[in-house]
Amino acid sequence: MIEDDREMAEILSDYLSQYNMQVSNFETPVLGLSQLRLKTYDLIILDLSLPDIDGLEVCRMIRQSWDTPIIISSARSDITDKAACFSMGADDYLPKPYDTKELVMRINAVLRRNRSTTLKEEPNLPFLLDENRMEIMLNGDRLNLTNAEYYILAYFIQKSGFVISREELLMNVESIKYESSLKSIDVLISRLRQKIEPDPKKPRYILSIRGIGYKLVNE
Amino acid sequence: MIEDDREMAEILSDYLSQYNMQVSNFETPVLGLSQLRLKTYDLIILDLSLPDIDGLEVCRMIRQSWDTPIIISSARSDITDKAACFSMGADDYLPKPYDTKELVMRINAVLRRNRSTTLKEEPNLPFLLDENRMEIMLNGDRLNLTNAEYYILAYFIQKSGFVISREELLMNVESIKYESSLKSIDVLISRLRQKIEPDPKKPRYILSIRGIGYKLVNE
DNA sequence: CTCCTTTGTTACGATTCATTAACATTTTGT
DNA sequence: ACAAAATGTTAATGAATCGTAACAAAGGAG
Repeated sequence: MIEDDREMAEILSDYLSQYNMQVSNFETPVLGLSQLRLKTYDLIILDLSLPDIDGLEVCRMIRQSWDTPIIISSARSDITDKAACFSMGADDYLPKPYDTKELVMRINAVLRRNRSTTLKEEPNLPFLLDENRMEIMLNGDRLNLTNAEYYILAYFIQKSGFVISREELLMNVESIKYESSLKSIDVLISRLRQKIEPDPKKPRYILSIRGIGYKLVNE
Repeated sequence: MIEDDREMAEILSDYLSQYNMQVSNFETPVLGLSQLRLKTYDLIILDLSLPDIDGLEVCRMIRQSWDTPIIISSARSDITDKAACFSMGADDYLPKPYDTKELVMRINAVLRRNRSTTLKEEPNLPFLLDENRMEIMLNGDRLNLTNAEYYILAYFIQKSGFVISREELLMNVESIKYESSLKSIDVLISRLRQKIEPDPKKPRYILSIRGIGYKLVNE
């Protein structure tokens, strides 16, 4: 983050850390740019209202040497600004004041868009996971999944072969509330099986592991 | 374990030691953190209701430098706490009061998930134990075992060559009730032999040690 | 606001499999 | 060789777990 308002930076850092995002703030573009040479970052949040130098110019300079995604945050709200940001290579634009929640959403959206490794395919697995499109193919056919179903299956694909407990699913699957009962996992699994199993009564892909949870077979 | 209630710590340590888990308790985060620099631990049980400092902050500090799994135990039961724990990098969350048995299960679950070394293979042993998949291979074939059979054989493999008493099995094998009679071990061993022994009448792998229990040969 | 989709909950039947008891077999000590 | 003790095996039982239908609640689109 490049933000000259120290208090603002503090607030945002704390908030983002709740979402497993680690933030380092640099109060001037010069500090930020020199740090970029030392370390690789996933994303840059750039405040436009900087002293000394024009924020847009900073954006251009970053973009010349790195393709780290950039989200520009700005107090000026005129349209030309917005267009200028994109033309300077920014990935998103967020006029101040904004809700921190909004920022998190934008960050996730930008990261998802820029994810380089689009497809995940395991040998011996008939599933193909496309995280950018949030789609899963089974033997070439696109599955029509709900949000929760998608996240569960995506998690299974990434951990295929591993036994996954219900608790682990609750913890790792967005779009399932923590406080949901473990039983609702069973129901979600059941619905998922209806969509992916040739014979849902005799699951081939998602097996139950009694007393623990489930696993996606791969062999 | 980082727990300021000395009596509580004592009880838990004793209980966990029954399961072959060795616990060192530190009554303040400072003590705990400094100890982490000296010794490597398999898992950290962190009590949130600590004096002086916020438990969640301790969690974050640990996570900054180590990736030792953390189970947070807390008397506060509000939901936000739970979510906050996970965002601070905790691996599991256990609201007080909890059953000690429950704690053991959680510990095992967390360790299973974080296990990096998937396969366990001993020289001279025809068994291959895959704890993440909860599978055991015998000479390349996957054994089709029930829960109890799996846990027993897994335990034998890890202690191959050693004589294991029935009591020890009762203590260490999840999915066998502690209050069960020792005789049920015999039945499980019998069924296990049907599945793994070329000639169940003349066991090659699991030998009975009269008056004590069994052992898995390795030579 | 209403309608529709998705997610969560509950309840109950189906299934799994550990446990027990009963009997068979083996081992050990004398 | 014999009795006694320990272990092996089998079948029946029942408690725990799983699957899912039916309903309820929540969320989103129009």
